[in-house]
Amino acid sequence: MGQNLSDILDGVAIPMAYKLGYMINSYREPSFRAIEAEYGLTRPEILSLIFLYYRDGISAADICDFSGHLKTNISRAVTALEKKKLISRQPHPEDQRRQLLYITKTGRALHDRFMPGLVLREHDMMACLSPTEYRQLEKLLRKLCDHAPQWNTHPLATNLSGASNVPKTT
Amino acid sequence: MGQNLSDILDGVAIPMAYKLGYMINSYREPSFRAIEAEYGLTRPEILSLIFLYYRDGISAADICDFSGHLKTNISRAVTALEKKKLISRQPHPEDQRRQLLYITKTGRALHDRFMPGLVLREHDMMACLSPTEYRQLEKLLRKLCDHAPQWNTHPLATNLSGASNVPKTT
DNA sequence: GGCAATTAGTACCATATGCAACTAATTTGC
DNA sequence: GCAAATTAGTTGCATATGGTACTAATTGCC
Repeated sequence: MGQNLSDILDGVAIPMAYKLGYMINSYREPSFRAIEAEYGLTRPEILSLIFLYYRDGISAADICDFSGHLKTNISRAVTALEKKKLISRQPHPEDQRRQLLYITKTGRALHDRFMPGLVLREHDMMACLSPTEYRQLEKLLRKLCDHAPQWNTHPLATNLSGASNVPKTT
Repeated sequence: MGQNLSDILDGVAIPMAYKLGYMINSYREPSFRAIEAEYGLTRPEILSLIFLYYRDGISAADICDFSGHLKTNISRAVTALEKKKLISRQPHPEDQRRQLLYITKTGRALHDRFMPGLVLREHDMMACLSPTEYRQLEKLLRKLCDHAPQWNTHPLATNLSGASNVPKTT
């Protein structure tokens, strides 16, 4: 490679976004691609499974909010997960539009197979931080996440027209 | 939405990766989609332009390393950018396989149109942090990035086979 | 010096994704 | 109480992307 990574890391006009992106992609892409390949799941499927593991009985729209994926992808993911018997769908008692999603035993078992690898990898990623630094980072990230709704609704500014809203997440 | 976001933020087994992902996606997805729509560029094209703006004369492989995108996508991006007269390609004097990439005036002009929006948005994202917190975060992120090569080459662990390596970045 | 292994870049194919349009149910405003 | 607007979810289409296989040039190794 002709250049030094740290040079680029700092030279760029959006250094924080770039470093954040670099970190999360280094973590996420190889891991998720491996899971996709190993278990035949798509990314929205993996995420839906992760969220349902923690919060049974949420709706597809909730997963959209938590994960930031577009609703069409979550819709397809949910359909596919049901077909694979990894989740089940129940009509919402009060709102006929909505469906409540429940992870099945099979779904939990699958989650338990790929999650340990992700956890281990997160440990590896954080291994270079001291306990104090880890807590600092945790606090900072929480603060940033808490405030995200405040800037995330802004349009992109300058001469870009209003931007669509919700992103894509781990 | 049926649940509280912060609950999920903390409930998940990979809380740091999740928060990192949540942040960067909240930042990146709306902005980049707006740029894609407004200027007819793909994501690898945008990134290639950003890198070349800072470092003229690098190769497609360099962009892969910096951005983490797969080489097939960068290859396509570079071809497309040349066709649009946003960059030019020169054969490397010593290595016939390699091509040196240079951003054109038109390319710089285009970059200057979309980058201010990204910068502004990064400011918005960081606005909730005090100067001290900002410096803390900067330091932590730099440390994490510096150490990324050390864990990023590991396979995914547990029962997942060795994972492909390089990720995707802002 | 020459053959195997690596590296830069490209081409092809299958698929995941983004977007717009749509249905159906619910909420809002008057 | 009803029309308009919003919301949940789905479908179809166009395209961006990931993966594999390939060519060509270079490097490493004996």
